[in-house]
Formats: sequence, structure tokens, C-alpha cells
Amino acid sequence: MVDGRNPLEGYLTKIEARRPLSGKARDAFLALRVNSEHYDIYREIVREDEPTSMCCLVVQGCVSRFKTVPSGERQINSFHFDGDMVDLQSALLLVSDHGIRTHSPTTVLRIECNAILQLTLDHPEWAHAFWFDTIVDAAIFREWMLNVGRRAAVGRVGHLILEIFHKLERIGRTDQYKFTMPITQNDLADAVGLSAVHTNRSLQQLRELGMISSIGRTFVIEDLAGMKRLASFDPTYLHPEGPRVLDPNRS
Amino acid sequence: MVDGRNPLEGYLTKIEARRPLSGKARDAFLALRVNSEHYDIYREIVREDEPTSMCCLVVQGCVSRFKTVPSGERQINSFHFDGDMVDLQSALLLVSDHGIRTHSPTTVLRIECNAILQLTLDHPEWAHAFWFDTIVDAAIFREWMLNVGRRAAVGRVGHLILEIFHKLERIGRTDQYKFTMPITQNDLADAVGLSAVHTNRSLQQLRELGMISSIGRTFVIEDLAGMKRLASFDPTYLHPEGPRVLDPNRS
DNA sequence: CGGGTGCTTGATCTCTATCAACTGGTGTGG
DNA sequence: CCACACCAGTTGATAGAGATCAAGCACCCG
Repeated sequence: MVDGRNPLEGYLTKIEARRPLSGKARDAFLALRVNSEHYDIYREIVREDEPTSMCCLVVQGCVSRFKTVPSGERQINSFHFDGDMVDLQSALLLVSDHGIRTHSPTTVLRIECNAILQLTLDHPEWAHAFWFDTIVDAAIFREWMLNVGRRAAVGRVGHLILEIFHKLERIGRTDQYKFTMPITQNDLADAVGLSAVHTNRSLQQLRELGMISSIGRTFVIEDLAGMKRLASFDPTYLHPEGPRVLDPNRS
Repeated sequence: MVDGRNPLEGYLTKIEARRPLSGKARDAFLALRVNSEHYDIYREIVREDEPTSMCCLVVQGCVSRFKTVPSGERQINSFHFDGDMVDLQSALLLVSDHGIRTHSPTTVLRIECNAILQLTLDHPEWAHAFWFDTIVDAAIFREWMLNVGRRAAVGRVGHLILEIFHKLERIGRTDQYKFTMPITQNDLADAVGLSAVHTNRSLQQLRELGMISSIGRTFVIEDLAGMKRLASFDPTYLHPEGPRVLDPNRS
């Protein structure tokens, strides 16, 4: 327990913001057996091609999922913060096809894959909630693919900044338009498919354009509308509208 | 019905190759009400940002999912062939975040999203089967992100060719190492994040290296091992091992 | 036979990578 | 409290990968 709260509540809050759960479903989730673990910065907590048996939930911190190419170059697939179930897919996947690594000191909860599956059998609401969560995951991957494949450098970096801003805002880690990026330029580069040097120059361009300002890793979005236009950022892909609810009147 | 078979069987075969279903679950699926539709080549069958109410199943043909950037450039996210449920995610997603378009004359089945959801409530096996299907979907997106973000041009094109070869092989559309690519170089380019001209030159390089040969759109993989090495292609990401099965002996 | 579509080729230019050096902040130990 | 090391960020110079533009070719189909 962190400050008296059940550390599973972060994820619950995220799920219930999309669609409230029944009391039973909520209790069953909170009763899950978990292992809490703390990692230092830059620890690999799941390795590529490793057999899976546990899912990871970020309680507090920042991690990324990534894949590498034989030459050693890395592509980051996603960033995750407080309350994210990082590799929910492991519930059904027998072997991990990517690594997971911390970007700051991070507290993680490990949950048995089998327990997750059992939860979906006992509570169909959870089957839908988890499925929807991985659907949103996939939607974000599609957007990133567009980012890396078809946007110019400045747009790519701008888009990533907006997504991170968006995610941090939801968990209360922003102060108006100001927030602290827990990620180095090297890692930003690996997320947008550029070199570190070019990422740096793209950030400078964003500053010159008056879009952002930053001191160290503290960023301020100075022109949100301008950023959105420049990065063609449309939060639809994050699907804040939540899942479809089955109409009980259908035949 | 196409030649006496229920057109839903293509998807059933794919799902059961991963894990057999109970007779009841199979029957319930085959009893789904569907609309069959036939599209010409290059028809947009789902538009970006459109509200969703039906899922699409490809009976026979080839379609892609894609996103566009305001300047009009297109990023293809995936290709789908016979027996693929293209936008299964629409079952829970209220609005589509990408388009779907045919690359050859294609027969499609439309299934009510609500019917899909009902199926998951009546048969938890289906909840897992669909969830696993979208998990594999997401895994492929991650691999494509790596492809577009971190592989050199020749590797990118090679990787895509191998994936398509792999998919066509599973549905019996190959003859040894020979197969017909139902996709133009323009569209290949949109899938790997290159220009059409550069994609063409990468294909030429693959030929010069003795990796492939092709007449028109009929390709032959001449050196499978070489291709795999050059494209760092490892089919793990397609997850042929199938889903985890819940151990009934757990506590 | 004409016209469309997709493939191929050449020339040129731009964007991004690479390599290398330098700066500035932070933390640590003497 | 200073010296030093270390790391992230910044800058410059240069090379190379890939984009763009433009033209020509080949095949298919009406």
C-alpha cells in the first residue's frame, strides 16, 4: 500500500473513467494478489523474446516498450506512466516480443497472467475493459506509425510532446501548460525514429517557432493550437470517448 | 454462401488454428447475421473518423488500413487477406480512427458490432479469441513501427515482402516460394514509409542481391534465409504459438 | 489503336545521419 | 569548498540516404 491506498487503484481510476464497473467487479480486481517492485532508472524489467507469466502495472514512474534491430538500434513503441498496465497483452501472449525499460525510478506491480484471465471469466465487464485497453494501445501504435512514417521531423517531435503532455495531464502531473518530461532527448529520438542530434534541432525549431519553451526537462507549451496544427495532433486516436456499451434491447 | 461453405468459416479456421473452440461457440459464431458485399479495386470501405456500427471480415481479396496526414500523404498500417477480421476493434470503438480500402476486387462480410459483443458475453472463449486477435494486431503494428522507424530501405521492403508471403502462405495463396502480390509499388511505399521511386529501387536491390525475382507482380523468394537475415525477420511477432490457456488447477 | 496505369530510369536537391568537439549542470569525494 | 567526472544537451562540418521532378517505357484493356 502506498499512503494507505491500494496501489491497484490507479488502474481502476483509469478504467472507470471510461466506464464505471459494478461493485463486484471492482472488488474482485482490488483483491488481486500482487508483487510490488521498485526499479532504478534504466533497468530492463522485461526482456525481448522472454516467456511471460506476469503483467506489469506502473504505480509511479515512467517506462517504455521497445524493440531492437540486430545492429542495436532501438525503436520505442510507447511510453507509460502512473496507472498504466504496460504489458496487458502478456495475459494471453506466451512470449514477449518487446522489452520494457524504466526511464526514471519506478514502482511496478506484477500480477499473474492467469489471475487476469480468471478475472475476465468471472466478470465479463473486465473482459471488455481489458480488450478495450489493448484496442486503445493498438490505436496509439497506428498513430505512431503515421508519425514515424509520414510526418516531418518537427511534426514528429511535436506530436510526441503533445501525447506525453496529454497523458501527464490525465494523471495530474502537469501545472497548466507546464510539465516535466521524464525522458532524455536520446530516448525521444528512439521514439520518433530520428537521430538524437536531429531531435535536438527539431526541439530548437519548436522553440524558435514559439511553440514551446523549456528549461532542462521542464517544458511549457506556449501555443497549443499552433502545436496541434503543426503536428496534426487530434486526440481522437486516444479514444477518450470510451467503449461501446452493448444495447440490451437488441434482438 | 460461397460454393456451399458458410463465408464465416475462413475466420473460424484462422481462430481454431490457434485454439479449438467448443461446438457451441462455433455454432453461435456461424449463426451470426451478416451482410455480404462486393467491392471493386480501390474502394474506400471505411472512412477515417467515421462512427462505427459494423465489423468487416474479408472473405476473399485484399484490403489495407491506413491513416493520412493533412498534406494528403498516406501511411498504410496493415494489409488483410482472406479470413481476416479487418476492424475487429470497431466492436468496442465508437469511432474509426483510420480508413479501410481495397487493393483488389474484394468480398467483405459486415457483422453488427453488437452481435460481436453479445457473442463475447455468451461465450467467454470468444472474448479471449477476439482479444487475442487484437493483441496480435497490436504486435504487428509494433513490428511495423520498428520497420518504418529503424530499418534501412532494403530491409523495410524485404520485411514487408516476407510478412505478406507468410500471410498468403497460411491461406494457401502461395506455390512454394512463388506468390502474387496484390499490391502496387505505390502502396508498398505507403506501407514502409518510403517514396515510390525509392521502393522501386529497393526492390531492384533485392533482385540484384539474388533475394527475390519477379515478373510483374508475381514474386519468387529465391533466398529465404538471406531475406530473413537482411530484413531481420523473425515470425515470433506474428505469435503463431496461439494464446495462453488458463490452467484450471490454479488457486 | 489510343489511353490509362504502373513500373523504370536519370538528375538534382533536401533532409537526416554521423562524427566530433564543446558547454553546462549536477553530484561526489577529497 | 573546490576539483573532477559524468551525462545531457548543443553546435559545426560533412556524408549519405532518400525525396522529388520529369520523362520514357511496357503492358493491359476497352
